[in-house]
Amino acid sequence: MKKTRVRFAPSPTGPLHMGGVRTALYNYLFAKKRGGDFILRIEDTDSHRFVPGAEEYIIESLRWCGILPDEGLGPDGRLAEKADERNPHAPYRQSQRRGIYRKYAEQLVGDGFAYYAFDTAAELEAARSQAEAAGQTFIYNAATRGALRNSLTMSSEEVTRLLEERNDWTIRFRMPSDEVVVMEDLIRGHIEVNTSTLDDKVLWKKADELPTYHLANIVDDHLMEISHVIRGEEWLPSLPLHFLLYRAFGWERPEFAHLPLLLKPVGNGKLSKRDGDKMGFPVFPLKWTSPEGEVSRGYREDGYFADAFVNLLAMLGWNPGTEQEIFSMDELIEAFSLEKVGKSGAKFNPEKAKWFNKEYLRMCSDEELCTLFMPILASHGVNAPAGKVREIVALIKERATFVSDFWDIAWYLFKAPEEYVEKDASKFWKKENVDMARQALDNTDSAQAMEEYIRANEWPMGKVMNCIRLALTGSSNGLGIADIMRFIGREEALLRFRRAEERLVIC
RNA sequence: GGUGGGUUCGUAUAACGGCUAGUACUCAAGAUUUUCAUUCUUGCAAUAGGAGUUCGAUUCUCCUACCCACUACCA
Repeated sequence: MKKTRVRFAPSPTGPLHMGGVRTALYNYLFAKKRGGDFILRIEDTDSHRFVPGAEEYIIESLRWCGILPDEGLGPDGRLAEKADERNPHAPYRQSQRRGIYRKYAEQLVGDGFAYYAFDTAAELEAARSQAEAAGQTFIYNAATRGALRNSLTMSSEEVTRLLEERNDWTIRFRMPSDEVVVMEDLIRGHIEVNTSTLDDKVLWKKADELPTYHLANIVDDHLMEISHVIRGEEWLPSLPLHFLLYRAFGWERPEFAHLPLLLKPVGNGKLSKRDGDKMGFPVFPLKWTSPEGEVSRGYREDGYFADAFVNLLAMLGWNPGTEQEIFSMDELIEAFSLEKVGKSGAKFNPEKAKWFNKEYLRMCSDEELCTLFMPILASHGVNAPAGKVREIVALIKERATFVSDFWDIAWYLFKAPEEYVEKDASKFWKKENVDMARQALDNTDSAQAMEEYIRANEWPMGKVMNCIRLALTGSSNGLGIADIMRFIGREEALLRFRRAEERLVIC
């Protein structure tokens, strides 16, 4: 059996969208499950849309997610440019492969599957608007190509002359006039399309000396011995063209699988950058600063664990058929199959995304969380011993979704409150409460003893404790008093209580 | 407009012709707790509509509706 080889082939036109990461992930899982290779290729045949930094961003995103290419990256972590044992098909950037495509395009012309076209952009535009005026749609195919300027309608002398003189001609695929293309998709099953609805796509442009996506894609997939093409649903409409291209070349074609789209959380349409801005969640794996200086947030910078991000992405459009939701990468590889990928678009749910991170945070050891929390503490000017931080982390991790929540949850363990929540103060800072709290605090030497003391006096536990909590934390929310006092110490607790007495007005 | 794809609780999904349509997130209520959070329990909530095939349809077929994608010398 042929070795499984899949590729992720993004365009460096901007930051990689989370939908793109999911496509890469499914490719990776599929390959790993079958002991195959996952290849990274950059499709940059449109120089006009090239965005500086986008390629590096794509590579860094995959690295962060742990979706590591078996092929395509050199030892320096950049896209491989020279062929070696690991990267036999280098270079993996199509702009650097430009020399190889023209002969394949010419081959199709020679075999009668393609032709030279000399129509200018203006001429095509005119034809389009003319058709539109007549209430029709202009399609460059068998129905119209006979009346247009191409090598099928012109003498060979004329063609040869124009090929020499002009530098804006193209090579177009000669779409069969009326044929039903029968296709199989691993996810969608049987699909049929009549070629009369399709157009003669441009395969190669003289102006850039470059192929378009369709040609470059098929040629490279063939040369790189790709066995399965797993890509987004937006490519489904060009599947017939690709089938026909493989046939014209006489090449064995790979299997195809078209993934459902990622949709916006509310309303209709596919997930876009705007939705993230509007609803307050990232749509990109990493923070991105565009060349114009516009900043987009990323899952990494928002505090998501890479494992959690991968996990939540995996569950968007795929499920294992069991009730398990938390998967490590290895478990995903083990469980993954294309048969279990759904057909319909998946609306992204930011709430569920947070839930995943919460679960992963709980699975982290106190040691790991301590390591992550230490620099945050330092940024607040706190220098606490690791042992103590580890204990604190153990206490608060159940209350957090992100490590970045830790400070907001437990800051009062490190410094005294500067102000008090007014609503809580008016509720609990009452004379009788304060009197009881002062006595409890002064007449005992530990939190436990204090609790017993309050109980022994039959005082209202809630009122007294919240009064103390207000003094210690500035509000009536937070950790248990015993825990707080254990970390800040009795002396500090007394100090904070005195300060509260000075600052707060009895209600 | 044309072509293709899609449609199970609000969301993600399960049920490869056969239990009372299951689970998770969200939300609500209750229990626990010195507060908050956690935890636990309970609850709300779906097969787009209509025909057909069948003993039996969420599942198969057809029609309608709605949604999405594509419709460039972009990918």
